[in-house]
Amino acid sequence: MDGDLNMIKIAIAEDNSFLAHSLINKLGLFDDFKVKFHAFNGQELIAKLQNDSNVDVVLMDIQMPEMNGILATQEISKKYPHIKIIMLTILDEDQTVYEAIQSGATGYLVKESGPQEIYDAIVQTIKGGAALSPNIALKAMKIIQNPESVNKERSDFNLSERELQVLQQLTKGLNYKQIASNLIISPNTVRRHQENIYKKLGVTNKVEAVQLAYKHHLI
Amino acid sequence: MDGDLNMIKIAIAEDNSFLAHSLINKLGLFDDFKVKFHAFNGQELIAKLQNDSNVDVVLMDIQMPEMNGILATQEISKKYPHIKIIMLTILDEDQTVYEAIQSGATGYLVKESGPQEIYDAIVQTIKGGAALSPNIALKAMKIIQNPESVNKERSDFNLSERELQVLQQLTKGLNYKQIASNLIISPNTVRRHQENIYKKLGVTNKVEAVQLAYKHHLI
DNA sequence: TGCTGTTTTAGAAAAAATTCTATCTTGTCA
DNA sequence: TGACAAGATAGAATTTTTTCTAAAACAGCA
Repeated sequence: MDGDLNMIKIAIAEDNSFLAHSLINKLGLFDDFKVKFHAFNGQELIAKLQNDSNVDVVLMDIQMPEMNGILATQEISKKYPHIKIIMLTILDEDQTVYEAIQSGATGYLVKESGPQEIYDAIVQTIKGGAALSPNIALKAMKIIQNPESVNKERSDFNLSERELQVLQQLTKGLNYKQIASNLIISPNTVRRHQENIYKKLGVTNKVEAVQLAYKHHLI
Repeated sequence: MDGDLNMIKIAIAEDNSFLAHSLINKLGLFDDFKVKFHAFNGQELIAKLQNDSNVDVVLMDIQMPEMNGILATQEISKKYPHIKIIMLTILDEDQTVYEAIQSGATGYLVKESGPQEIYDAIVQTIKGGAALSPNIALKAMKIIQNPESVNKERSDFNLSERELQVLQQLTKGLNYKQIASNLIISPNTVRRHQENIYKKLGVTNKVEAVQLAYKHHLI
């Protein structure tokens, strides 16, 4: 049994076992929390989530071996959008804060946070809010005030002219027959182009392709 | 004399005198605070600061006659950069949050905040941090994730809670099996939800649904 | 001229998406 | 308490998507 259905189910990713245990102890003070499992890095966390994704909140360290917290957050927030991820780290550089937010984190706490702060953060997050430590909140606001302060990536993925045309039509929600008719080529050709686009973008379906297209300003 | 040099000097801008007094009472609970003055609108606040700008923090309402809190913040943060401004308002629309941050506010609290929250916010702000209520923090993060979202119109299409959850997962490019596993419901149910979502949104495929979701800021 | 990359076309199989029709449970509200 | 909406579940038919293998036409370039 998982215990009380109303309990908030938590997973932890933290490579330092001392800090992990200290964190688990802090969480243990609150009887509406249940720590389902703990992983020593992003890779391990994702493996464990594959077995059991019935988790409400992940408390995520950033600096970890194998796979860091940013990459893990990227993957988890994409694969399990229902899981809220709260960063719990000593890192507070602008770039890191920005990347964490971009990767899909719902909150960002510094490690000095006490039990009550962590408790509040988790509860607020579950209730549909977000929790930011004061100095992180300040950085977030500065990023909003001046987005250029953090440099944004850009890549073209070596898409050919024709592939870009097809991609543009894909973003409109057209199917391959409609695109074929629009570009005056055969449906088979459209499908081939789609395949090549998927390969170049590293995706496996339309929605992801369209998403990436917007993200990297390909269209 | 201004009293103890270590006291935090506060000014208040709030047009509703009942709320203003209630706020002053809340602040009175803490003996390291000193409310220097209170103004009924931005204009009056600026006039009073002209006489005496020896203020640490301004607690600023947004909706006020004569000059609203956004404009006042713009002017004050420019003229008196040493003064920290914390918004204290019932408004929590994306656009307003965005404008407040842009105007130079250091914090943003919703009016339900209790005495302790306000105390913490002020202290954290003085210590060089920022304080955001959880739902404001969430909005701030969404603005960072998708700055274009700010000036977008909004409609809700009468989607149910569950349908919004499914839609959110759709935007990640997940297929119905993955969504079923994430939400712990059967794939058939996911397909049914998708059908209803499509009907409500007036679309016929994923890409269009996701596009509309972003356009109308449903997720 | 041979090489390379783009664009084009096809066939086929498997997986997923889309559109139906129907039930059943649960919680809410008048 | 009965009606109503939301949520959950199934089965079935059809279309689309995705992945694969294979190959021809064409352009630019070394």
